[in-house]
Amino acid sequence: MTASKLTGKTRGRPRAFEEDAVVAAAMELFWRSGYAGVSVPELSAATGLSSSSLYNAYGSKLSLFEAALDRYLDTRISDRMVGPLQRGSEGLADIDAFLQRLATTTRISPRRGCLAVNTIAEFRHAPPAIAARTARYRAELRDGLGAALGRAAAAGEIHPETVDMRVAALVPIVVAFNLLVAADAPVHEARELLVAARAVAASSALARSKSGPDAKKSRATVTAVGVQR
Amino acid sequence: MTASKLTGKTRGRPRAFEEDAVVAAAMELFWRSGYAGVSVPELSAATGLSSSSLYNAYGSKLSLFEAALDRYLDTRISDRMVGPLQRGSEGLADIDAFLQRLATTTRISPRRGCLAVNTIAEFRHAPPAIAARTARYRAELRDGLGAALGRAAAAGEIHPETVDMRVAALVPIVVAFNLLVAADAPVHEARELLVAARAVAASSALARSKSGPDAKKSRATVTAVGVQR
DNA sequence: GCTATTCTGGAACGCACTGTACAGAACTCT
DNA sequence: AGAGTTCTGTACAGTGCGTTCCAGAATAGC
Repeated sequence: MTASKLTGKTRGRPRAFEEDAVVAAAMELFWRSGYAGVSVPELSAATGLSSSSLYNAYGSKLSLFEAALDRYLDTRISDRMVGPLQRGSEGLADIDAFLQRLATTTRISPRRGCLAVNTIAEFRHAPPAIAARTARYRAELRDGLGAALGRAAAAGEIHPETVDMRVAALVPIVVAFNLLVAADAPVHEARELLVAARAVAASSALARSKSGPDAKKSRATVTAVGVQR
Repeated sequence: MTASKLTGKTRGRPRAFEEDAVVAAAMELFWRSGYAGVSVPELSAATGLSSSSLYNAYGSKLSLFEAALDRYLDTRISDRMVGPLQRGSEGLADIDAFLQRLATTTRISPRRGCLAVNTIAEFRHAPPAIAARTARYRAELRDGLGAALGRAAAAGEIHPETVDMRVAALVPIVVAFNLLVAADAPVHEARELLVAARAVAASSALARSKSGPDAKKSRATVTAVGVQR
């Protein structure tokens, strides 16, 4: 880890590998098998580097994992998944497109799910460097969904006061979906979860002061749950 | 594993421990730290038995884990959590009580979540003996929620044709809730998930042929997601 | 050129893990 | 009582892990 970060010229023997390719290979491995499921010899074989070169460059297996997770968040989450959610011009239609993108992940084999969600599941009590990155994942997801639902509210598709609650409920549902995909759960189970997500995003019965046959009971439950802590 | 299962008298030296207490201790350990997070020496210390006695009685660490998981499913899931769901006499009120029971788990420290859900998360590709038990967990949860929602439909609280879909969506939400609790997620995040669960269970906007401002779009998304596979 | 610095691969280290061999203890049968 | 069987603890085997040591190779500055 003593080498240059980005500067072109440094003293000493130059590296014989492209950092990007190494991190990309590590990302694929960790994505498929988890952090504990990948050994250093496996990383060596996949990157073509000896373990000492890996340790010289990254310091530890965990640091390399952090780099791989960063790369995943940058390329897969920020750019591909939540980017369109942020930069979209519609409301619920953007949510639908997002759910479509999620649904696509059930078709690739092996079912690797989402590296960020896999990490949440694998690390029960994650070290701070890891917890910060899974928190970033949830924050980006929350912001993206919030932006799209905010547009939906502005367009009159949903009630503005329900946006926050919908977002807070949607994030864990997306997490659960990815978890189910990674666990090779039956496809229909994962699909039903997307249906539930759509309902949570768009259902008018979630309107706060809307009257309905169950509006009173629903609010009572919310309050009761809140009392629990 | 050569000893008696339940018969009182056998030949040879009798066991100097109560099997129930050993499995109970193992269950607590696995619940708190996961399967990989508990070593055989730790099991020895907690049970008071030497590793050879443990191996003589259970054959392997995994077999002992299976016994602990069985005990967990019997006592915690079947009896405590889904039992009232099955044997309840009301509809949505039983669902509410179930969600209340779930919410209670956020108050005990350390946050161990649910052993069955932790197992789903820990074993990406579980051995058959484990997968069968996590499948049993989901099946019991599904049946219990189905029974309660069936009563709710019979009482006119929800539309009968929506029961299956609600159940299918609720199971993963409950899984996600337990996962969040075990991961020490912020309490409000877990709580919002219970609110979403309540909405999925009771919301009239999920009625299949109910008209509303978003009914058409919602059905379109369901169809589109279904096309994905 | 020489020196300082850095990267590289192979080998080895220290550690923790699951699982086993063995000898003795404790019991039930005959 | 003796034989047969089963449980118990100690000690250890065998494996795989993450990490480091080390000698040599490849560069930049002087």
